Order: sequence, then C-alpha cells, then structure tokens
Amino acid sequence: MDKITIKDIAKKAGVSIATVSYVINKSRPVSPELAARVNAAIKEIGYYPDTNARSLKSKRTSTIGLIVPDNANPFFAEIAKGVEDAGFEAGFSVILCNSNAMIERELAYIDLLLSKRVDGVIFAPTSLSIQPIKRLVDLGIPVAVFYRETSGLDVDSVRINNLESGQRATQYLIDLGHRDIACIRPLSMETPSGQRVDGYQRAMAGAGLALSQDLMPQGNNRISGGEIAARRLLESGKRFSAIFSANDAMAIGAMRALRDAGLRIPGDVSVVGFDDITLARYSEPPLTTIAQPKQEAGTLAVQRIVERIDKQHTGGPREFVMETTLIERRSAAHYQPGES
Amino acid sequence: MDKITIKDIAKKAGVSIATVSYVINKSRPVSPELAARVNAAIKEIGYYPDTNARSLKSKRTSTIGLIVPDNANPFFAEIAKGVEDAGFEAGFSVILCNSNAMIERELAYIDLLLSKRVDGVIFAPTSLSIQPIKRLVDLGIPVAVFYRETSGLDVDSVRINNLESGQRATQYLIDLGHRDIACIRPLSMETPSGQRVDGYQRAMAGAGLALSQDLMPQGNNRISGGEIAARRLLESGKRFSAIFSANDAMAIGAMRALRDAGLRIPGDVSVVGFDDITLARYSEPPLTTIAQPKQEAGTLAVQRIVERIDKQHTGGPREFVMETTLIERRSAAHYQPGES
DNA sequence: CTGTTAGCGCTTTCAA
DNA sequence: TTGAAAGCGCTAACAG
Repeated sequence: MDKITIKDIAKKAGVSIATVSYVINKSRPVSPELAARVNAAIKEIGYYPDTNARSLKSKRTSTIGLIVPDNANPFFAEIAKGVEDAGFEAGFSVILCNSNAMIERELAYIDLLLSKRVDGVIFAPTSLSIQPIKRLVDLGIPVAVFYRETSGLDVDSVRINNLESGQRATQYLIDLGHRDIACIRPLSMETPSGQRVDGYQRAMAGAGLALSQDLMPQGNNRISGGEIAARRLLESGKRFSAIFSANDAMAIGAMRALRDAGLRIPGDVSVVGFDDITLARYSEPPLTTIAQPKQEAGTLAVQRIVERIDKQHTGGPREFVMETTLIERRSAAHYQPGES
Repeated sequence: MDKITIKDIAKKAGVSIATVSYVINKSRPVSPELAARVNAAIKEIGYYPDTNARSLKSKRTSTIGLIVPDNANPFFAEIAKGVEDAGFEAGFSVILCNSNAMIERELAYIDLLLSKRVDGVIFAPTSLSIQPIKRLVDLGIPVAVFYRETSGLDVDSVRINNLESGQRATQYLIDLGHRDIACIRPLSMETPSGQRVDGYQRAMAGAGLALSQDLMPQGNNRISGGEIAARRLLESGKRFSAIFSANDAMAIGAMRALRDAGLRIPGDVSVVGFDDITLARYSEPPLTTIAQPKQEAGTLAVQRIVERIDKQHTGGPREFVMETTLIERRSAAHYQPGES
C-alpha cells in the first residue's frame, strides 16, 4: 500500500488529475457526477492530499512556529495552549520550539522554521536582543512577540503593562494602610518583571513613601530566591509590614521564609505576588496576586499573525496591551500595628 | 527581496543548480573552488533550502506529530518537553496537537498530520479506542503510544506498570503499620489510574486485609473530586488511618478536606498519591507519592519512533515499561492508634 | 464543464 | 568533476 497520489484517484475515478484537484479544493465548478465519482474514489482508497506538495505552488504552509523558553513552565504551557487552540481554529498547525532560554537555540530554530517555510512565527524571546526577530522580519515573515516592546521592528506584540500593574499591586498595599512596603526584585531590571519594580517605585513615590535599598532585595525569580530575599529582609532589621514580589514564585518562597521565622501572613506581613501561577492558588495562604492572561495572549498572537499572513494588515508594528487583574486571595490584609 | 531559491544562488555562484544541491547536501564530491563559491553565495544572499520541496523527492519530512489531551496540563507539558527536546536532538520538528480529550479532534489531527506527511506520530490517547491508532498503522506511519497497551497493533508503547506501582504504594502504607486503608478511585477503572486501584486491591488481599466499598469512593481525578471523596469517607463512619489516592490531584483535595475536618496529616491519617505533579512538592504537607518519568517518557517515545523511521526496527510492537519511584515526603507516617 | 500541461524548489539519475 | 533534465504531488493557467 504505497504512497497514493492524486493520480491514483484520478485513474480510479476515470477523470483527469485536474478535476480531482478541483473537486478537492472546490476551486472550479465540477459536474455532480464526476464530483461524486471522485469523492467516492477518495473515500475508498483513503487519500490524503499532500499539503507539502500543495505548498510548493501556493506559497503557504498553513504552519506557524512557536518559540518559547520552555513549554513545561506552566506560564508558557498556557500560552502554547492558547496558540495551539487558536491555530487549529484558524487552520494552522504549530511547530513547538523550546529555546531553553538560549539565544543560539532560538537562532537555530529560526533557521529551521525558515527552511520549513512557516507562514509566521510567534515568539517569546529570552533576551532583549532583536537579532533573532530581525532575521525573520528581514525575510518578510510575520512575527508576533510576547511581553516585549516592538523596538522599532515591524512586528506585533502582545503584552501587559508591567509598570502600571506593578504600580497597582503596590497601591493596593498602600490602600490597605501599609507604609513600610518591601519589594523583592529580579536580578535584572531590563526585564518585564523589572518594570514591575519601576511600578512599585512609582507608587511609593506617588504616596510620598520613602524607598530604601534595604527593602529591595534581589532574587533569582524562583522560590528559593524569594526565600533568601525574605531572610535578607528580616536580617536587615528594617521594619516592613508588606512585601510586593515581582513574581509569584519568589512571593511563595518569601512566605515560606516568613512563616519559618514565626511570622503570620497576613497578620504580621502582607504579601502580594505577580503572575498568578497555578501554585498561587494552593499556597499557604493562597496568594493575592496580579494575573495576566496567558491563553488569551496566545490567541491574540495567532490572530495578529493570521491578519498579517492574510494581508489584512500590512501597516507597521502594532502593540496589543492586555488587561491584568488583581486577584484577592488571603495573603494580604489591612495593616495592623504590631511588631516586625 | 522575494523568495530566493537554489537557482538564485546557482546563478550567483556561476554553477548549475545540481552543484548547489550537491554542496548543500554533500551528496557528491565537489571541487573546492566551486564549493567555496556556492557557500559564499549562500551566505551572502541568506539562503535557506526549502525542506518541503526537498521532502517531495525524499519522502521524509523530518517532522513528527505529538498528540496529547492538553499541553497545559503539567503532566503532558513535561512529556511534550521531552519529545521536543529529543526531537530537536534527532533533527525532527514536532507539531503540537491538543485533542482536548475529544476523540473527534484526535481523528481530525491525525488526518492533518497524515496530510502533512509527518514521519511519525507520538500519541497520548484519550480513549481506549484503537480507531485513531489503526488509521495511522494502516498507512504505515510509525507510532508510539503513551500509557496504553499496544493491543495487538504494530506500535511501540511507553508506559509504567500501574498495577504494580499502585500495589507498591499500598504496600508502603501497610508496611507503615496501617490496616484500614482507603482508596480514592477514578470514575472509570478502564484507565491507567484504574489499574492502580487494582494494585491497591492486590496489596490489600496479599496482606489479608479486607476490602470495603465504603472505603473506595470515586473522584473525578481532580482536586475537587478528592475533597468530595474524602468527605464521603468521613461521613461513612468507617475507620481508616490511611488513604491511597489514584492520583495526586485527588490526594491533595483529600488532604484539604481532612484538614478542614480537624484531622492532622500524617498524625491522624496518612496519605499517598500518585504522579508526583509539581503541586505535590508544595502541598501542605508535602505529598508522599509515586513518581513516573515524564520527560524521559517523551525521550523514549522519540527514540522508538526514530528507530522505526530509520528502519532500524521493522519487527512488531514493542513495550517499554519505565520504572516508577516512591517519593517519601511528609504526608505518610507510621500508624499510631488513635481516633478516626 | 473538463483535460493538458507548465511549473513550484529540490534531488538524482544519466551523460558528458 | 560537472551539468541537463526528469520527476516528486499538486495547482492553475490555457485550451478545448
């Protein structure tokens, strides 16, 4: 049962291959009888048109590439899910590419996607470098990027307002009556989570609250980093009644360290995170945090890219800023004078 | 800057397109001078061979399809990661397909993958039906399946011994001195997690312990299902000092219900789960559970499939049974006489 | 309404 | 050592 082609079914149906093609694609009227014969043959032989051969002419592969740092990270897993789902809906397959946060691997995958002639690429970049994106743009491949500014390139971006959201989280704490608010920062400020810290600073300044380096320890963006940062905070001797953490993982680590030190949450110190990872809902106590749409981000990226593929959009770069939401759970409460 | 082809670079280098092809694929010796000219042209123009066109002749797409119920589920996310990683290593792209646990969507994706002429399919089926797999096998596409018996079809399977592992988990509890051991079951016994319950029963029988339907409530495989099941257990009035849950999610739900009822874990009741999901490490208390390799499963599936693609294996079905490991955390302890 | 045929970009005989 | 040319499976003029 070797490869069956359009020819086989043409012969079987007693028509020309052109006719077969036309009934398959409905790209030209075909008499009912012939159409019926063709369809019957297709069904009987079990024929699947070769989309690659088709692409050769049509210049369209109906395939998009998705490059993320790590699809096992729940955050990107959600995004990937959104992309896959919207892609399927729109008739596109998605090639899954993990960069493992290595720029060389991003580049390698881009070459591969280029060779596969994907119609577009959805990209969650690891670094600020525009090199990988530029490669794509220069070749005229539609690109959508997550959580980055478009930095002058003609690509679409889907992101949130990190600064504003960080500000809002902090303001929430301020509104709760907290004055001495610490902030657990990421290692680099040139990142999305770094901008959240800018938001923190802006909120503090807006409320006339003083900033202190001692109250802004850095962490590695993971649970362990949060633990260490919180311990550092405790050791500094500075008083604080609340913590805003630039991401949930560090917030959860911080809560653990706080509890280990005998502090109650939110009794002694309130904690607000950022991201709304799955764990946030199940942490002890459940974490109040800023949620950003993830599946929706994937969906939006697909829409943008399809618009470009279909030439519905040919203009310049577009930015789509998604709304974040503050999810109130149980790790933050009104300030109540006490120790610490 | 329109599509550039092998012709463009042939012209630029002043050679025939055949020569270009040969230097790209090193499929025939080419004089150093020509090779150099060609490579220079490729570099300068920025040429990427069209792998689809290539596939047309070579009958190989270097692409595999991965069908899972939901890549956002951490379990399948890990598997997908393993597949992607091993695939990249082996020179294969992977097309991500979520079936959303719907057999029609599995079928739809299979048709799509067939049309894309993928070299193989890695499949985590939703149902026991062999219909989807049969379609692939009949067309001679290499297939690897997760967590299912091969049921007579010529496919490879990568799985764990659920029965034995369930038995081991239960035996662990027995060895801890527990006699009255409950079991939270899935809705259907015709599933991998159902087999774990068979293992539970076997262990109980082996230890001469009686089974009771009251101690075997069903759950929907999610946290909520575990909560409800545990509550039912409590209401039954039957005494039990330990619970084996057919999966972690339900175990975590059960622990929550138990705590809400004022019971201490593992003081009053020990709990053992199955799967070792991420949450298990961070639950309160951290959950003792059976871990099954996930990324490794993905890697193994890719290996098997590549062996078939490369015709290194042409025999019949193969089963690869992976080892599970009992991860001792803090939700299970020695039996100590008390209430409940 | 239907069939013939020229490619799409590439690989690979077959000749030179 | 190199090139010409015949396809791979399909689409889409171009002719009937």
